[in-house]
Amino acid sequence: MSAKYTNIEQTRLDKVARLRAQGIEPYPHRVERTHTSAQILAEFEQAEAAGSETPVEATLVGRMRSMRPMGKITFAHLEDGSGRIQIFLRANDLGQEKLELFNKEFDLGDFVQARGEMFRTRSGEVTLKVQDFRLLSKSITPLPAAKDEIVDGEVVQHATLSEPELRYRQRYADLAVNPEVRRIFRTRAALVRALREFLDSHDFLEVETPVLQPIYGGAAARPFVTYHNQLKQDLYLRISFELYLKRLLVGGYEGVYEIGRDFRNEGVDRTHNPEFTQLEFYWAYADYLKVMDLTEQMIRFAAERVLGKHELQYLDHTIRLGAPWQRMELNEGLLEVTGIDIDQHPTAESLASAMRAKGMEPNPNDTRGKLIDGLLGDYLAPTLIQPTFVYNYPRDISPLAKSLPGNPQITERFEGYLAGMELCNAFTELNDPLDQEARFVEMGRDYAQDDEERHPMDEDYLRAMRYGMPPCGGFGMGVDRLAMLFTNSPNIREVILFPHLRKEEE
RNA sequence: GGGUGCGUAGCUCAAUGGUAGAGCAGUGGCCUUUUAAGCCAUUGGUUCAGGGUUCGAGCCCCUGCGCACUCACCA
Repeated sequence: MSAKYTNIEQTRLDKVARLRAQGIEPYPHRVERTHTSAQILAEFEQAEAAGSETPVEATLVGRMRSMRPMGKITFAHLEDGSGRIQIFLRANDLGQEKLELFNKEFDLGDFVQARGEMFRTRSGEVTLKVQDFRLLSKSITPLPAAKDEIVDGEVVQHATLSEPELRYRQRYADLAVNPEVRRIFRTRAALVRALREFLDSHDFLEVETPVLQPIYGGAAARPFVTYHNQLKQDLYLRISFELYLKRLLVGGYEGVYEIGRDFRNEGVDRTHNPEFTQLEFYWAYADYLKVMDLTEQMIRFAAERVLGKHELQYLDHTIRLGAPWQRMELNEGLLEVTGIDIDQHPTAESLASAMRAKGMEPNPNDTRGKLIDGLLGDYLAPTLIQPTFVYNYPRDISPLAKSLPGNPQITERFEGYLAGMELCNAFTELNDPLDQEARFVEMGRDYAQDDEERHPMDEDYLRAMRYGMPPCGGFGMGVDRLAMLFTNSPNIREVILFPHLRKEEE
């Protein structure tokens, strides 16, 4: 931290010194508060409507966001967690000296406590007429905000912090200055609450499983590696919760879920952050069709709770969650958009040549499953704007999913798409320990030895499964992506409070 | 990792290769119902960093750093 202050900061530090010289502590310990700004507004308007003559008194606190000194009077706005309220200071009430203290030593961004009674100004704004005030915390660095205007009770900003880098690096300043950013994270919290409420009410047990894992698994992704000094052991930050949650079904729970952080050591873009929030649930005695139904219900429930409606406005799209989701078999969907029938191409070589015939450039090292996944991502996914379940995936990219009865090459797996984004992934879970072991071995073969996406063999997981795992359906969803949809955010960084950025220069 | 663009005052932005500016914020003054208050005056710059070209660089060239978009990669 540089010891050098800007002119504005130096000016404010001088004010701190002057205040202390007058015996005024700029960072006091105790606060008095009788109402939030929203409470007092409601109370005053109620009293006014009832024709009450009794003065409405209040002690309010908040951050000073505007200040209009006009000689012997001053107007200012305080902002607290519930909104803003105007305060009015008059030399007649406070004395000339006290008013000057406020005008000269208080700044935008300071936290202030003010006591007085409520009234309505000539222009109609409900306002606190201040009888006494106190500094609660001095702001040294000016908030990166330009002036605001209040029109019909709404804060209108004429220019504000907009540089994305500064907004993400100094999220505190972004939040302090941009109320719509505060709103995004309230919506996100409401969304997570709704998901919990839904799963709790369906008798799922919320659990917590290890973030630090000796063997990572449950997804195809490169992990972050760390090290435990005393145990002298490499540990991986989890890339999914799957293998631990399914062990719990072996233990006798019939439904478990976890909402938590996953870590993937991969590229960063508008839909990927190195750490992200995942929701997974596992449901005994269910299959992927039941999970599809539950997914529809869950997303619809969340929309009702959070948005109060069944429609999402996302970028240019209006997404309808009220209707049943479209259900599309993967092979049919791909045939539709690419003209390639993957069922006619049982090998990677055959599929790759069919792709080349269409002018595509498949990666020659990819397995058949990876090629199909590529086609899905490149050609089919972008067309899936309205909610769609794509189902029945090839076995070699679904090592934890149970095959279709009588068709070992296709698994009972689906992914949910909205607005062209992959939102969730689910399947009828493989619970045959011998089949599972064979799949792990296949994965080891199909991936190069040094491909970190390859699934390591998890012997303990197989041991758990050998005790007997009930038939079950499992589900995973990127909560950040759902939050993007619910808040109409084009970038995942808008819904993550402190998104990852490269290290700042010293 | 590739491509494109951007980086100037606290914030938002200007500035043909020729003295670095504006609005807001800040500072001083006037102003007793304002609300982007107003009026007068005024402070503030390592132009992201480091090299180069040039009589002269915010601007042109090179390198680096960071951010955005995009492609690749990626459940």
